[in-house]
Amino acid sequence: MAEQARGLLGVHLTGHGVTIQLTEVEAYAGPDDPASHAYTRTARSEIMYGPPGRLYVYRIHGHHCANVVVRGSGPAAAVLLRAGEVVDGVELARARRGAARSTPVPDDRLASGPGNLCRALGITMADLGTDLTDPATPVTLDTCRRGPLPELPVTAGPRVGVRRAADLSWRFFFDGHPTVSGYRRHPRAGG
DNA sequence: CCTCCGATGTGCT
DNA sequence: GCACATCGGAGGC
Repeated sequence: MAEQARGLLGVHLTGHGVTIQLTEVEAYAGPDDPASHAYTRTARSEIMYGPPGRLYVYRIHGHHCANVVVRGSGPAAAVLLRAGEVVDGVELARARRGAARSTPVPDDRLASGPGNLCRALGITMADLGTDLTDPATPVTLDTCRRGPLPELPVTAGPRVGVRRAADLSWRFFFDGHPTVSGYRRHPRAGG
């Protein structure tokens, strides 16, 4: 499912009136990936065992994170949407990110990091289960209409902040792109 | 019911 | 680089 993740780079994602071009994603396998929520099959992770193309939203540390359920080599694979460049609705994105903040957020940082991405796109738990292939929904993935790709190499590296399986290079991003969030290793990362 | 802790973000040293 | 805010999921009792 690394290939599914790579394939999302450069794709346009629209959320509640804001469109971004994805610049950074992370692949998560299913029950065999200890870093995935699908590692334990519960009510929360159940959506990843369903059909691909749906939105999996979860909360962590008071933030939202968004994933696309994909068809991987095994069941329950998903791709975490980590960063993107705003290509439409920048005013709305600024307003969402600027709320409850003293200094304005630079445009490059509006959708940088999974929590910030969701905030800029207005994605909340209410969007859980959205069919991203349906243009009528407030959150859509434009796999056909991908904009011009950044002239930057696609690089793979370890996933950010995961404790388990911390050395798998399943994070993909346009190397050097200003929207890409920095790498941080989990303090107690094992293998 | 209670405890632990994380696929985070921000600010400060 | 480090601390900490913050809150629901998951599992133990």
